[in-house]
Amino acid sequence: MKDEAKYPIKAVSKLTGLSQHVIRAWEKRYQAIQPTRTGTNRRLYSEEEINRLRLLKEAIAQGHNIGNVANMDSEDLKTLITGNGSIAPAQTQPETAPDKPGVSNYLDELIAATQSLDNKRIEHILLNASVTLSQPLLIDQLIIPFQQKIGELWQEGSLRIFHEHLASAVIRTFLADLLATIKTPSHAPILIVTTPSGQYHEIGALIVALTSASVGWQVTYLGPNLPAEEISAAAIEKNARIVLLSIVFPPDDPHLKLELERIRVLLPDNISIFVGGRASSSYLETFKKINATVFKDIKALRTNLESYHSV
Amino acid sequence: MKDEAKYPIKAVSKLTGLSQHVIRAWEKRYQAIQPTRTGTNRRLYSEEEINRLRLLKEAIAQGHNIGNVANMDSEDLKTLITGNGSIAPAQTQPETAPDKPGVSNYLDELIAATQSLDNKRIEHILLNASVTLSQPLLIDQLIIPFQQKIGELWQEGSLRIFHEHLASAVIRTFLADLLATIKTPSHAPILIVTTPSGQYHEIGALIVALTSASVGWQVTYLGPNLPAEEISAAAIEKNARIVLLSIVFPPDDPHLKLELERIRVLLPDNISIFVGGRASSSYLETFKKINATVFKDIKALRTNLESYHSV
DNA sequence: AAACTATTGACAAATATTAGACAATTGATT
DNA sequence: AATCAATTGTCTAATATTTGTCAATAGTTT
Repeated sequence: MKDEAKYPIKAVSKLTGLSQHVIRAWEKRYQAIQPTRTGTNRRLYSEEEINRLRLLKEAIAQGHNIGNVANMDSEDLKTLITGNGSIAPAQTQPETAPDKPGVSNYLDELIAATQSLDNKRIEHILLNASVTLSQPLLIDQLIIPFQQKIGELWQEGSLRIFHEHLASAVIRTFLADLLATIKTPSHAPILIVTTPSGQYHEIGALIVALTSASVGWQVTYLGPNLPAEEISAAAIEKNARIVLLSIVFPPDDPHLKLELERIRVLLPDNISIFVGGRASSSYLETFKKINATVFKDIKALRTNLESYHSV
Repeated sequence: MKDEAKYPIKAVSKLTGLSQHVIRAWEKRYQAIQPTRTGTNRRLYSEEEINRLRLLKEAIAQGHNIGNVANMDSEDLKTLITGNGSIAPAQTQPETAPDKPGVSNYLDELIAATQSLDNKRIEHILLNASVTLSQPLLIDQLIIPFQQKIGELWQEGSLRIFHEHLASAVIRTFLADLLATIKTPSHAPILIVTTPSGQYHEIGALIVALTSASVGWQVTYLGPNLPAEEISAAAIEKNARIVLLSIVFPPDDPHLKLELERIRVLLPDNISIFVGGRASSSYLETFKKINATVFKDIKALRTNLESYHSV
């Protein structure tokens, strides 16, 4: 019963953006489509065929050769096209080292527990603190200073690397737990948190994830060290509004710059990129180039995210 | 079934971010991949090969040289870069324990949740499973198979790296939580869990940590990637009886061998070294040299640890 | 008649392929 | 330090294939 409306080649050309020549060539050379003909040999295309031509055009745009794809059935073509691509350069380790006063009572206890390698106690203290303090306070005044303090103590030799590892492991789990307990309305806009390839600093990412979730975003946390293609593919698949990257340490890494640019290219325009962390001036340039929203600290992130809602 | 879509080099270049030159060079020089050819000698790549190229790129970005990694099988490559291997080898016909009914249900749900990037749901399912199943069952029958399944699906192209990252992040936190909830008598002997320098496989380490804790040891989990000096210093400071190392990936790494030997040297004789994971035969030699107790799977670890009590 | 369309053959621009060369690193040896 | 060799990404040149485009010719529609 399909009262199949049929289109002459001129219309098809306009609809698909392919030249008439090309359309004929594909038919002749590869039998990519087989339009019916009028009694007088004029081609008539069905909508299905037009769609198929669109698919083929898209496949070509993605780097395929007509010769190879012209004969695939349309279903396969679709999956071929929707599959996403990827890349991946990367680099190595980072470091942090700003300083900020403001120490709470918990801090000393945390340090002490760290010194005695008492993970249970660290957990316990953090748990206690989390019920005593508001979340912003907890993060700004305890977690971040805790990390900094450990860094300092390590530098001056009173703590060792394994102390830092232990503390980091606990903090990370603690933050991940906090993140998991936050309920977000299912209709909330989606935000993806990760760190670019080569960036292993997970705690920073967790902190921004937590912050985002607490101001009403639906956060998908992907963990650290993800190549550009993976980040953008995930964002697209999740239909995210924002990709939030935590870049915590400043080694002037050319790989990272390329990664960032790559992310921008692979991402649709309607997905914003947020970047946080202490950015070296050279990064700032790249941030600008990829039109990223940069936030200096957690407070800035909060206000940024909140104002973003209105958009 | 296998709907083998093939990609020409241009598409592959776009997808991987590698230049066509490099792709050809890797093929020519190392046979890193072996694309099929069209009748006219054009290269055609399978998704699997594309994935492999992505892995190679990532491995390089992490500091490896092509020459060394180009011939590794993809499975090893993956654990190399993601740092997520499972303890149980995916290898030959595992004497698949009678799958508890319901377990496979959980597994399917977990995969589905992973596919839709639904971290909350993964958490929820794991939590559910953890109250339904005994802990050994949970680990042997669900967590490890889950990881393996993700690996398989990734290899055949139905999952991507970001899926794996997401799942790993959730699993890791979940395991860490389990570990934290285990109460151990304060007089219990102390055991340190970590992975040697260069080994990022945290999940394997967490699994063995959890297992150890559940058979009555007091576990100090130090996180992954710790240099020999740090491991031994921590063990000494904590007065540990055992240092338990998770070594999951097989690339024949000379650096790792040296690290292991150094740990042995730096450690007092009364502290034992336990090693678990997929050990290549070359490692076995080193294990013997440092007098390490090797366990093949979690079950073996349990029995080993239990029998150790009597000593 | 004017505007479209179809067919064919030919061409040129893009793209790929191979082989070889080059330069920048890296590591080891001297 | 200096040097030699291996590694590896990048380039070029010559050749081959693929594919978009066009012109010429002829038939159809309005």
